[in-house]
Amino acid sequence: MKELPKTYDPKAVESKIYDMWLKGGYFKGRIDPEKEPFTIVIPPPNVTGQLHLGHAFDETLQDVLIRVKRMQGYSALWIPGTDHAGIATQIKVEEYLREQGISRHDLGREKFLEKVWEWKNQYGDRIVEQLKTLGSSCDWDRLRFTMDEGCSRAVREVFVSLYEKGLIYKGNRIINWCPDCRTALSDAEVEHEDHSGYFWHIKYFVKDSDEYVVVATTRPETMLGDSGVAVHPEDERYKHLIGKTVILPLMNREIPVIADEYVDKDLGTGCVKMTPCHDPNDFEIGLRHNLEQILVLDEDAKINENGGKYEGLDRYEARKQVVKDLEELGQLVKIEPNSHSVGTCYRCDTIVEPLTSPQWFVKMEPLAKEALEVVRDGRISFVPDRFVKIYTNWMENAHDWCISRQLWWGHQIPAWYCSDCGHITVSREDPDKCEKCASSGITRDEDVLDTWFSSALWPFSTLGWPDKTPDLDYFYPTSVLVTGYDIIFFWVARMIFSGLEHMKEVPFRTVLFHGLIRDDKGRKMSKSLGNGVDPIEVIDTYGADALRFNIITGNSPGNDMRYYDERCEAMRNFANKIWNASRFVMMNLTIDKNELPEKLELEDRWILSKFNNLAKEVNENFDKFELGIAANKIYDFIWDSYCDWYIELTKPRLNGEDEAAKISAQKVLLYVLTETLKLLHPFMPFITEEIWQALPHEGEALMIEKYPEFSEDISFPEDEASFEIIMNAVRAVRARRAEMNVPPSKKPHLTIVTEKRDLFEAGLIYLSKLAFAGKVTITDAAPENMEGLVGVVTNDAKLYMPLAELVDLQKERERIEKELKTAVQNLSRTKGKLSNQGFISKAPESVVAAERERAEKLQALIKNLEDSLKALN
RNA sequence: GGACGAUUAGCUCAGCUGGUAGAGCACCCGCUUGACGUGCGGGUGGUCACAGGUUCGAGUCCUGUAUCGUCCACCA
Repeated sequence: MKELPKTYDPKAVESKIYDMWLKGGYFKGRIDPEKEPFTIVIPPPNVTGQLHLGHAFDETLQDVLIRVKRMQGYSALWIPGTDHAGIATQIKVEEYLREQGISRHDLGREKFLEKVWEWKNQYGDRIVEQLKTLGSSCDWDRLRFTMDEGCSRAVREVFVSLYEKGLIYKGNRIINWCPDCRTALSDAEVEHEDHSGYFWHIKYFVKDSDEYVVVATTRPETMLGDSGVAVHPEDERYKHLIGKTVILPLMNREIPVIADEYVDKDLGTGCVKMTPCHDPNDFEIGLRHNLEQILVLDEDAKINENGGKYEGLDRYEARKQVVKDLEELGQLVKIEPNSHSVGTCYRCDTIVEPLTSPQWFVKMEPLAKEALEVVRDGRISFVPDRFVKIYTNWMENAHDWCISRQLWWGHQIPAWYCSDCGHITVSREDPDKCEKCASSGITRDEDVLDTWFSSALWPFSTLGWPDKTPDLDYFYPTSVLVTGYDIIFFWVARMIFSGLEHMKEVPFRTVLFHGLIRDDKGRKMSKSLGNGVDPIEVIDTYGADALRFNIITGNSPGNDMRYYDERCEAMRNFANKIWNASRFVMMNLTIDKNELPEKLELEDRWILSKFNNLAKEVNENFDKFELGIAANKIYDFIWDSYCDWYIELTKPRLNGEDEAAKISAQKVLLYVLTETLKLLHPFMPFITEEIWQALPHEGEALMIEKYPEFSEDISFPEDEASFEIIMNAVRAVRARRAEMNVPPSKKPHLTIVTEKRDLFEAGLIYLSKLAFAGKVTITDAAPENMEGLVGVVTNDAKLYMPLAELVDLQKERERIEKELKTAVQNLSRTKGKLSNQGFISKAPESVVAAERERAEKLQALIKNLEDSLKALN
């Protein structure tokens, strides 16, 4: 048997194993009519991004799921890919160019896009390589990109077909404008922050009158675009003004007073200025009342030509100036401090301006209907299910989705404007003339689509849609979508209605949501704080398996988690533990076949039965997406049951003279180790594969072995329980010795008084080994001469050792009394329950029986403890 | 203004369908135990935020309160 190093070295293993997997083609998703498909599409990371811990979290969850399903016999497919990430990428490239003093406008659209593609090709592979270091078992031959030929075709098809169905339209409507990115944004791309500011109360005089109304605003500069004043139709204070006009100060424009139910009589003055071009509500009201639309901001958020003398001023300079001028006019009634929420751009954090602009929209209402149904009726389930509420709340209230962006990087909108007849030609193929008037004077829309428009199609565009492909047939709908709750609206919601609309079927059955990874102080990791942790460095230090296990065990679904190096270290230690346990097994191995022996010892049946239960529970946990719980159980089994107990238990046989016993111990050790490696493999793929390859095995790779499940053949519940009795005796003796500071080298004669003589006879050798006993005597009667003996008691036995000279009698008495006291307390509680009629009649039988058994055990323990106490006195 | 989450050992967190609380780290006492000191054995430490309720029984279910956090909202 080859010599293995004493510590596990991930670096020596990971890339070698990964290559082996790749060579074997085990990641490939194959259409197999005999098997059920299990499909995951990766949430595509930004093509120019770098792997961060959030990705590591996401990918690890997916890889665990896909590996389990693969081993469970599904035809597993995990499709990888990257996202062009419109604004984010364009900003990055523009920044890079700016360093060289170049703007994108200097280059022009075509040249600029060349630069972005160059950038993409340079950095596009980096993130893919980083995903591999985690052990991700993606089918790399199917690597996709949201702007590759196929995905682009899908985008084109979707745009055109939605346009044809009237679900995409172009309109001049209120959108969120980011003056820094110089593009429209969807509602989802705007974050709301509370800012402290002011309410400015302004007098608008009624025309030809001294009468005036007072309106309040947080954005006084927008008054330049006011085209009306609204009051409630039933408001007695203003009823007489309805239909009259007021004079807009500064602009001296005559604007109507209109009545609309929207106005709240009790809020403020009950009188609202109407700025249809710069406020969504005013826009709607304006439409109802035919108010003039006056846009006063340009794309840099400077006042435009409609703003009179304020033209050219930045929005905040204009605000100052407007306030100042109103004050001078005496029309500023008061300034009231207040805090209100302002929208900011999710990419650059600039305060966005609501303004009207001709943009493209997706009509949400018809799409939302079924998207709500499938989540409500369980055709798609969310884990954890509390996200259903968040989702439905959003979907019920979603406004039309603004999908056009004034960027260059992305899918250019397939719409052509005719300069002759004004018709818009939207087409699957690039047209050379207007479809209406046949004029060749057509020009293409300059804008591109929201990056999320293409990600919304990801579950089917990656499988070949719009073509009818066998892949699509077999692998769609996908099985599980794993993603962070932070993109539920951006992505999950849009995939759902897109899948339903274009595939007539949900895009996935289950969505597994996870939270964010924060730093050790609970702060979000960010570039500006510089508190980011690089997963590549973590892998370098602790190994990918340790990072994966840390992530999986440190978290419950949907919740955020903090990252601690210490936890990775602990998981690295766990990997090392497995390594050394395996090393032990290999060092003792003289067999070359993995099979169970015919004759099993008690401890063999114990470990096999424990393993069997573990396999059962782990499978159940997987079915419920309780990955962390499953991983913890495997951890405990390996460390406690297998290493700390079972390996120690086999040593007498392995080191003994009985060849048959030696072989049988080896067989069980090997069997349980091998099966446990399978259970653990999805969580720690590298080390488990490496060890498995070094053990006697059939088959090519652990990663394609069958996942263990419960088996009647190795189910020994009674033996398991019996052996726990021996273990309890061992623990009791160890505890006793530890209290007296007896070193392991001191091996006293152990006398065991028990009614279960046969059991203890069978476990005798382990008592001497694990409890550091010399000779062991088993009897059913207490020793006649107790002198010099110290005792320890369990439910099933009293154990004596001649160590009295080491005992502090006083402490000994105190210890027993303390133990006795808790035992008596417990007994009285148990008896209380048992004398409770309600409990006896209403609790399940098994619970009552367990309680009875507990009472019996406690009584036995108390008797034993009392005897010991008596013997001391 | 709504909705959601968190509150459990000194720290960070688990705890599935209700049946007398667990882990890792930290801490204390021992240990050259023939795989592993990245280890072994033993131990200290919790009125499960608070107040009610349902139940034979509540960390777990219900109601309310507090603190922290998150999301949503067309809050002149």
